[in-house]
Order: sequence, then structure tokens, then C-alpha cells
Amino acid sequence: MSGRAVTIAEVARHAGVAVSTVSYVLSGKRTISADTRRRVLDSINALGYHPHAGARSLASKRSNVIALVLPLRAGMHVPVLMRFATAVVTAARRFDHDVLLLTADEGPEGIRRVAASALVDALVLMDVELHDRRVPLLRELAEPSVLIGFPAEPAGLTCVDLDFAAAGARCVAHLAERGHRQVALLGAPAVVYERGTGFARRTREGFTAAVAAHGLEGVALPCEETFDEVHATVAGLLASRPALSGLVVHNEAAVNHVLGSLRQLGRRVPQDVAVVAICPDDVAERAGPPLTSVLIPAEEVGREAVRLVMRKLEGLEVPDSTLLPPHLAIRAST
Amino acid sequence: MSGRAVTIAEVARHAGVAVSTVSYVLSGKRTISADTRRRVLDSINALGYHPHAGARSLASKRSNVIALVLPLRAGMHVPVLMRFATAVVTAARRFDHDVLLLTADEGPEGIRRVAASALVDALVLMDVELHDRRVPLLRELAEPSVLIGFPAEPAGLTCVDLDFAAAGARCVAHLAERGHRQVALLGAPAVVYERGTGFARRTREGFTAAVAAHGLEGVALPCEETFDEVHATVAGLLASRPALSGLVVHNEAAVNHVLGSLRQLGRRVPQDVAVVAICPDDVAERAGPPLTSVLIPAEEVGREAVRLVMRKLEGLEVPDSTLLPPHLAIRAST
DNA sequence: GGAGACTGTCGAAGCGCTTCGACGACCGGC
DNA sequence: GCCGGTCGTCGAAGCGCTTCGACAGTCTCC
Repeated sequence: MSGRAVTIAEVARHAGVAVSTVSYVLSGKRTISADTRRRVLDSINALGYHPHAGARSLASKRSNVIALVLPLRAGMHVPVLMRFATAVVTAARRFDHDVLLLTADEGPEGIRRVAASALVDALVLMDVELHDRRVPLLRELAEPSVLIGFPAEPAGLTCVDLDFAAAGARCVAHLAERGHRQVALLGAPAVVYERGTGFARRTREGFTAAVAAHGLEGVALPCEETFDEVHATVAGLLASRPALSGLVVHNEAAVNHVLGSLRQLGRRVPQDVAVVAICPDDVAERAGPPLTSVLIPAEEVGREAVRLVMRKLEGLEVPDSTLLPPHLAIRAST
Repeated sequence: MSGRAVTIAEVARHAGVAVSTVSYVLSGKRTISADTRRRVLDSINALGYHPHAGARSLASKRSNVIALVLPLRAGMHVPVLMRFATAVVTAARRFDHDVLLLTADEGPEGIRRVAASALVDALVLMDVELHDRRVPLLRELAEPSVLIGFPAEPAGLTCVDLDFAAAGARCVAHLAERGHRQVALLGAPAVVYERGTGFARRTREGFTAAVAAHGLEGVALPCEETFDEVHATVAGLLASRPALSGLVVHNEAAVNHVLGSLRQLGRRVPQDVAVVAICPDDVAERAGPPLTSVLIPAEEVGREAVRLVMRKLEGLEVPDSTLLPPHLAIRAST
């Protein structure tokens, strides 16, 4: 296996057919008799043939590789990104494509580079920002792309994401059903709102609208991520709103701190305060108590992004915007 | 930018030289006069030329891509993996290489596929297990590889990792310096030890050896990751060992639960119990109180892995084993 | 039974690049 | 003034694959 690689010419010789016949067996682009096909496939197995990716890409103008571009935001290391990444890779393999990983460090130039050098056929961008520097480039690129998340001006782009507004609203509706009248949203750190990250704002909008629609009283606060700051926020909130009994937490890093803080303040969950989180399932399950939550459907989003980009590669029409509906898992915290 | 791609022939015509001259300007493999070089480079810029990756790989037998292989372990989504990944990509770009992301789903076959199809020149495997199915394959592959983590039989392989034994020992030494006599290690979930994951075992060995060396009393326990189980473990530990005053936690998901549990049991950190963690810096910083910790140097490990694999690609000798020394950051918890 | 339409296979022309050997032009040394 | 050696450049031969046009051989239908 470590000698010189097997070529299509050797397979053809071994099977007693022309090189082009082997190629057509592999691609299925012309009809081949069952008998010949079997002989060729047997030879391929016998010799352990794998087509040379570079040669294939040169001749066919398709690399069968898509780029997966990491978020621009520095220091983004949240676990959910890894889920997106593995979901994208797994889905891409189903379409017989591989995935090239690109960091934000290179910025738009990196995207241009891999596209212009025909390293990749298409691009999936994770977790785009509202005003993402890379978005204008995508519009002028010949290669199709799909964004996970929504920029401020999504016209002419293909975007996929969890419907965060619906997720925020779903959490409020759940609390309203349970009879809570005064609720609060603990969201992302203030800097995230200032940066204009789409999902944080959209959750807040969904929350606020649902609070009004259900005739509740509600407040939405940003939430930092150290225990001490979380504790101060929670304590302040409870002090200023004694009747508050429902909490929506949309901050993966702060979720456990919120629960710890409530425990320290002597509030029982869910008897005194009900808590709904928007976070990955494993975080919700491991919390004390396990949290009712809207999960971030990373696998589903990744799969959908790949499906869309593959359709675009085939020249098919795709919707500009795909919003995946939130799913609420009820656990012990409400 | 979206028209047909620029080729080396067009650059050559534009600059008034032969195709091979352009190639030599780019590769530097033959001397080119300063004057010609400048004309060629100007043409490259003017036309926006990017060499076709497939053609280059076909002609040169180098794809300038390395594979990054995710851990085999299902459901591994810990944040630290994302750091490895970004570190590897960033480091690879410094060597003018890109990174192809491979999931564990495909197993050894996936590795064989990308190697045999010349999609990648070399491989980096993240977080290998003690008895990893992919390791035998790596030995017979012509392409060089580097492992992050150590399998049971590392002979003939190149491995990089944090020196977890030293990390465990360093934590014990720190607690001993602070005057603690009775200490405990809360490690990974039991299933991780059973699976034989190297880093969990090595931390425990380092811990145990250091406890003996410092003449302390110590116990090492596995630790599950739900709040309730962590709480039971912590409560049981404190009940059975009233004099226990130092805790080493090597479990990223459980760290905040341990602190919450101590708070609930009325033990102050660090006055009643000192806590040292082995976990990423951001988790330690955000904890309440901020934790003295040995950080997982993901960036450094990733960079070193790439450096080694590049040296192997050049045919240079590299050490079989690279252990990065632990670094202890002292914070409020000890 | 022959025209026309398929079927299954082949050969050859690229795809865009690297690299090898060749070859003028120029240099210094005798 | 001529020889051997660099230096800088060129042309052409691949690298391994896909795809186009060609072409025997079969089938179908009137």
C-alpha cells in the first residue's frame, strides 16, 4: 500500500478494457454492460485503486471538496461549533465530498484563494455576523455558498439557522402556560449585542414580542459569563422584581452559574423560579436540576446547509432563507 | 472574478515569458533574473492569478493539504477540540498548507481513502485512544502522520501531548506547598478510564505518584458529569474524609458543578477547600471563584503537531514523543 | 431486408501545472 | 581568441483523469 499509487491505466489493463471505460464505470455517465462493469469493479478492488483527486479535479473541474469557514469572531471556541463542523463533514461525505477547514484569520483573502485555486467547489460559512466582511465577496464569487446564520443584508444569499425568534417566543409561551406572569431573559454578554450578532438579537426580539402577546411582564438583560457577574445580575434581578418567577437563559457559558446563583440565593428551581434554557442538550441534561431547554440543532443545521449547497452545485433553485423550528424539551426545571 | 480562471499560460503571455519561467518564479527552484521576476509577479497581480490546486498536485505529487482527523470517540464535542482544530489550521497555513477535516465516522477507511487519492500529503490525528483502530494503518501508510495523544504502543509513531502526568503532579505539589495534607482527584467519568483513554490515566498516575512523593494522603475518584452525580460524589468524599482540604478536578464539564456543590455544602473556596483544575483557561477564569488551573495548551499542541508533520514531510528526523510541560496559573481558589 | 436508432466500447485530446534537458549569452582564464 | 562554466530562459514531456466523437454491433419497425 505504500508503493507507487495505482492508476486508472493499470486498472484498465488488468480488466482488459480502455481507460475511458473504467472512468465511465466509476462515473456512470455512460451505459456499461453488466459484465464489463463487474470485471472493472473486480480489478479496482483487486488493485486497491483510488482515483487521484488532483487529476480528477483538473480534468473534471470539480474538486469534490467544500470549504467550511470558521466564524470571524476571535476566541470563538464554543462547543456548538464543533457540532456544526462534524455535522457538515458527515453530511458532505454523504454527497461524496470532503471538507476543507478555513479559519477566520485569513479573512476574505483566504476564501478567494481556495475558490480561485479550485481547491473547493463551494463554501459553507459558520456563524456569520450581521456585518460580515466576507459577505460581499461571496456575492461576486462563482462558487456557490451557504451561510449558517443571517447577515444584516441577506438578499441574494442562502442562509440557514435555527429560528431564534421562535425559540425565544417558545420559551415565553411555555412559562406562560405554567402560569408565570413575570419573566426575564438572560442573554449573551453585552458586547455580543453591540457587535450586532444576529442570533442574540433575534432571540431577544422573539422574547419581547411573546411577552407582549401573552400579556406578561418581562425584561431582557445581557449577561456576562463569570460566576460573580452572573450572580450579581441574578441577585439584582430578583431584588428589583420580587414577583419574578420565570427565567429564560440564552447563554451556554452562564447557564450553570445562573443555577448556582439561584441555589445560593435560596431559590428553589422550579418551585420558586422556573428556568428555561436555549443551549445544547448535553449542557441542559447535566445541569442541576436538568433544564427544560430549546436545543441548538447543530446537526440539523449543518446537514441542511450541506444539502442546500449541493443543490446549488447542481444548479437547482434553493430558498434564500431556511429557518429551522425550535424544539422544546421539557425537563425538571419548569 | 467569476469568469474563467486565469491560467499560468495567460500569465506567461502577459509577462512575455515561457510558462516554465512563471513556474520557476513561483517555486524558486531555479534562479530567475530580478527583472524577469518582477515582470512575472506584476502580471500575476494584474491578472489575479491563483495556481490550480489540482493541476499542481497532479504535476508535483504534493497537494499541500494535510488531514485533521477527529477523535474516534462518539459524541466528543468538548470545546478544547475546536481549539486544537483552529490551532492546526493556523499553523498549517504558515507552512502554506490547507487542512482537510475528517470525522471518525469513516474510521480507518476514510484515512486510507484521502491518503491513496493523494488528497492529502500528511495526517494529524486528534485525541487518539490507547487502542485506536486507526493506528495500525498509520504505520503502513507512506504519508507521514502525527498523533495528538498517545496510544498504548507508540513505537514508530510521532506523538505530541500535554504532559498530563506532570500536570497531575504539579497540582499536587501546589496543594502541598499551600500546606494541604489530605487531597483528592476528581477525574473523568468512569467509562473514560475503562475505555483506557490515555490522558485520564496519566493524570491519575501523576497525581498518585506525587501524593506519595510529598507524603500526603490522597484518593483518586472518577467523576460523572451531571450536577446530581457530582454533588453526591463531593458530598460523599467530604463526609468520609473530614480532613480533606485540597481538590484536583480534571473534568471540564464537572468543574462548575463541583464548585456549586461545595457552595451548597457550605464549604468556602479556598478557606475550607482549595481547588485546582486541569481545564481550559476560559472555564477557569469564569468560575466562582476563579480557579487556579493547569490549562490545556491546545494552541501549543496543535502548532507543535503541525511543525512535526512538516518536518517529516521534508524527510527530517523528529522525536517519537513530545510532551509539553504543564503551566500552572494561580487564581483565587487556592 | 434495410434504414434508423440505440448500446457499449474505444482512442485521443485536453485540463494546468512541474520539471528535465537543451541552449544561447556572457564570464573569466590562459 | 577560444574553452569551460554559469546563468537565465525556453520547449516539451508528462502527471492521471474526464469527456467527446467515432464506430462496430444489435435491435426495431415498416
